[in-house]
Amino acid sequence: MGPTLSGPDGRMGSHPARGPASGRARIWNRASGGHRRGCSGLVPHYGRTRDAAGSRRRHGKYRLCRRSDHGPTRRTSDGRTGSDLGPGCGVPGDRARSVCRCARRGGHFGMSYRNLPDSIAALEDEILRLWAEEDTFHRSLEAVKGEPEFVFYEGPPTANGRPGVHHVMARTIKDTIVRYRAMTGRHVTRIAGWDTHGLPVEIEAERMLGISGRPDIERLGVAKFNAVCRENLFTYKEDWEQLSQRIGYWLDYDRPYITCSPEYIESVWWAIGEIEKKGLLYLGYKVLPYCPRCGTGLSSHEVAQGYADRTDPSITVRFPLTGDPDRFLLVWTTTPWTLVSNTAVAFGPDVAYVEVAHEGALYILANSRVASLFGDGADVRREIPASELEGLEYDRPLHLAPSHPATTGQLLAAPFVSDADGTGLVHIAPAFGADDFDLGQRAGLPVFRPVDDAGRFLPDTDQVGGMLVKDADPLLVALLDKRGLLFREDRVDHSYPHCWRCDTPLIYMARDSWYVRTTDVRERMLAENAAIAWHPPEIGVGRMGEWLENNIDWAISRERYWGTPLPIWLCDACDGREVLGSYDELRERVGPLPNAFDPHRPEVDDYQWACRADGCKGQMRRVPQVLDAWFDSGSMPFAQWHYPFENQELFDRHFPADAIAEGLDQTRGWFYSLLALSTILFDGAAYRHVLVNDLILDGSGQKMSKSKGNVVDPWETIDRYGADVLRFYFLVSSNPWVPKRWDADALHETNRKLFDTLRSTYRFFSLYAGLDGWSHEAGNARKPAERQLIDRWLLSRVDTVAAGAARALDDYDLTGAARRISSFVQDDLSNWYVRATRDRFWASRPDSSEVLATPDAFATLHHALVTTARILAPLAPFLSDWLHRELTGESVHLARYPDRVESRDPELEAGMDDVRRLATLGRAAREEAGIRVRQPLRELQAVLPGGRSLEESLVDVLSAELNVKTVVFPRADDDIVRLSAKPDYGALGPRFGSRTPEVARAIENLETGQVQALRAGDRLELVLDGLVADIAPTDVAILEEASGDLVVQAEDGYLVGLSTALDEELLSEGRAREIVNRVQRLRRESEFAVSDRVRLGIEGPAIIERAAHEHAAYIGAETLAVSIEVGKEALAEFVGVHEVDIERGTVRIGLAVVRDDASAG
RNA sequence: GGGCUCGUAGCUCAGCUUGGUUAGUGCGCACGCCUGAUAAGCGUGAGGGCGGUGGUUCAAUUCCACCCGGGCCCA
Repeated sequence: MGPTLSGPDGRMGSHPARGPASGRARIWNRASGGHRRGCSGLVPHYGRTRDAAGSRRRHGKYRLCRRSDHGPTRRTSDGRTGSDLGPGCGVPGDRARSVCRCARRGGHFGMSYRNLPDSIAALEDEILRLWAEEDTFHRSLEAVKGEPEFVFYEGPPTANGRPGVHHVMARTIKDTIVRYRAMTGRHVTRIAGWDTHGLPVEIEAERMLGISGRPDIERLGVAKFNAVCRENLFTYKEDWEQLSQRIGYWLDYDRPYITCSPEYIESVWWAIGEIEKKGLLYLGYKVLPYCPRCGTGLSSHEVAQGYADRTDPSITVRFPLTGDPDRFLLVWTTTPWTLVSNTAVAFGPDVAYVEVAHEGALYILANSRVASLFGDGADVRREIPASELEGLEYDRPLHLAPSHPATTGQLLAAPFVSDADGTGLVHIAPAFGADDFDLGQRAGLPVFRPVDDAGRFLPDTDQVGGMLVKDADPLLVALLDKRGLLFREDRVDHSYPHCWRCDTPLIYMARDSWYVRTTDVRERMLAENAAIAWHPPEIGVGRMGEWLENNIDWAISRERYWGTPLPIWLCDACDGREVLGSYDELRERVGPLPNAFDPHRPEVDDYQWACRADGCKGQMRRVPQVLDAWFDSGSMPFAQWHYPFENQELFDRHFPADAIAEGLDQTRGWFYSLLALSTILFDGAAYRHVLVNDLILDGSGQKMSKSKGNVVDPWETIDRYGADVLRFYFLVSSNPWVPKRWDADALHETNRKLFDTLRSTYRFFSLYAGLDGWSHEAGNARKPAERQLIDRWLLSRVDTVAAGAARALDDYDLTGAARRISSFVQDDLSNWYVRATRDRFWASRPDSSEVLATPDAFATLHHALVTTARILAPLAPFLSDWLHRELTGESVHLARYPDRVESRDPELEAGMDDVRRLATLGRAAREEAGIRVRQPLRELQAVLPGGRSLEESLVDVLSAELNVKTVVFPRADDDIVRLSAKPDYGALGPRFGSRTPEVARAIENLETGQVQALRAGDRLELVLDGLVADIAPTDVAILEEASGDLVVQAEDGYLVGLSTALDEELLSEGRAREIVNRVQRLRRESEFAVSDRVRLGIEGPAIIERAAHEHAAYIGAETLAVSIEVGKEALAEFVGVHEVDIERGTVRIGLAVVRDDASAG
């Protein structure tokens, strides 16, 4: 043992002398009675660790003993069972050390790395318990107190529904973002929020009360109704909290913001007050689907439930042009009653219009509709350009309502007009159609609504006063006919919305509505939006940008009950109005408020006061509406702090948000309300980055919905795979903003590929670290720069991957980060590093130059695992924390995201990439040659792109991987490669145009000498039919292809040539490996513990027996054989003799376990 | 009905911005290999011509138009 070895765990030869008594290792002392000289290889596993994982292993509760401990390289090959072969741990130079954990020697830290819990659920439960016990979340916040804030806003979910699997995705995205920022040292306030107002809550209350519709609610009383709403707000709060906590979404649930709390509402009032002060609040109309019988507007969701087929009149009416009684506009409608309120006619700017002569009159209509209205022989006089239509006036067909003084209307261009049906000219009544209303708003048209809340024409309406509007249709049609304006009358069968409660056909009708004049800040919103970093960007410029371009004023009032009451009081006598911005302002008017003041309806409706206008005797009464719930949630940046009444400083520190992340459906929802309110109130956007996610569809691409029964229960999946797997699946499978199909198989795959691999790698590490007594605290590894090449390679990869993941997360590319981590763990860490270095974890050689190999390997793997845990932590917080705690003693969520770059060695990484590519090709060549890897080969020729070569230690990695004795790098123009040229179409196409294919063909047929010339940098002239093509080296890609008698594989400039010649020496060695292979299989079939020592007897064809003799040491080492006997007699004493097949010859193998006590001496 | 978006192997996705040779990855499948992490791992192969139609171009999965189908939002 070299002097460098006498570290704190200086084991080796010193071990027997020191014994356990001097160590802090305890329990096993009693259990094993100290060091057991006769180590059997089976070590009872006692100690503090649980044996969870171990119990699943075949060797049960026994830890592995390592055969290297018994000096396998010195095993005899002469078949005798020399006593020195026994576990003579005292043999000088024998590495009797950790086998029994008796190697836990004095001064050591006594640490071991626990086995993983039995199941994913057990692991995650353990972590959840730890988080709860030590309050890791708040400790992580404490740890960065005073550090710069990373501002994150939690969009409040409606507490009204059960959280589903798509919420898990949304919450995973949010949590990953904020955990990452927290790990970069930012303080991230994360306050939970609840969206508590709005129609969903009311509908649930109606359901519970067994009532339906406004009349029912009014009968019951608003007080009772709202009480039920309030009681049932948090029916699902528990579900949300439990699910959020279970998936590791760290949020402050202790003091959430709740949109129906008095403080929150007061902040919202403040906002409305500010809007009023800025002159941006006004009373207008909003067109809603309206049930005349129930007297209520319906939400689009309700409307969607009530479509049914129905027959309506379909009439074409002629509108005479003003002052030109023989020219008419032809207008089509299925709602004759709305003609009473006709205000304009719209035409499509892109539709072609013509004038048709018919029975002495001229008619204007869309060209494409002429045939259907006038037949084939129509007398089309001329085309009418849009410029001529614009502003044209006509006489209104029905002039019955005194509230509608205008006798003429105008032609207006409207993009929504098509010529798909009707006449291409659309009758516009702003009070009775949403498109009509929007057009009217843009064009400044008045809204005439001669209809009351019950859907009846106002009494003063001529002819039809007091009639239900739909019932008036026949009368109105007859009237039109009488006046000679009815051009054509039909019936139409179509799908029409009905009230889902009472089946009454709905009408669209303008209702009183309070508006915020967002059009005043449209340009500001557009500018702010352009400055927001959208992920992905196209949603910002596309969906959001277009929506803002077409922004219309925001209708913020709802004719409902359970919501933030509008703080608007109107005088019932004059046009006075007061908009309150605080409860104090209310107190000033009505005196002290109750202690438990609740601003909700109906109490708030009772507050009235005398109008302050001079001489006015009126009373100020609150308007009946409540606030759009989007206004509530859009207020959360300030309302969560009860700003401006409290917490000014907190608000300042938390505005605007650095990031928000919600579903695509929030574009016109929360994303908009946040932007609109913050632009109006604070002249800036409320968020700088926004990460958008799309829906999760079911396995066949259908939207999940309760009615379809295709909703995935998140709990089921979490129980099965754990939260980490579910989280990681969402992140890794595709970018958040593409719709994701739910794929249960992919979950399984995620678990297997990343998590199983990582767990397995940890298990490997902890197993041998435990056996070896190695701990990261030992400090006995060399500096990274002094370690072996493959260690340095892994350390470099770790840093490269960590930096890449950090860069991706900085850019909100969660999927990119997830994929980097995943492929690192699988490809680099497990499948390359661990596989290539396995033997270093149990068999360092006694010569001094290599003696530190094992601590180096442990330290390297330890570092890689710790770093992996850290880079994985924001994405999969459970396993990463478990590993990190076990590997370092600290929660990963208190650690920093790795940002080291000092170990990066790009050249080394590139070199290893070369090795891996060559290894792949080499395996392919073996496959092609039909020579298994077990058969050693003499030589591999390898060519790298650009003629580079590999440094020696990389060559060693390659030759070990491919089981070849030597690797040589021939010059590329040696006879194993042949050159050819491939045309670069990108370079040729522009120069040769249609002759490109000919030139390309000529290039493909170049002779070797010509290609060599190109490769040397010369130009070539190719003479084609009537064309001389001047070919430069940049016009081609030069390929090296196989030639000669080697088995060759090549790709992308990489090439290997495998010499398949075999000689006796190679064959014998190959046979030895075959024997080992068979013995290992037999061991497994016999269910031996992997650490059992065995005796071997081998009998078979002469070539096999010779190989067994020649390579006995090797065979013994590989198979843990303490003795190998060869020949017929050798098998006599074996009970178990197995026949196997090697090279078509029968080989008989005797196999017996060497008993523990037999060797215990 | 309008705006946006997606449609690529049995399944899940990449590539399309800046057109260019035989369109990639993973799963699954078949065959083979390796194994002291092992209900793992590695290699090879089969499998699509990129939803359809038409256009632009020497050249289209990539650009354009229309159509079909899914999704979101708005009506």
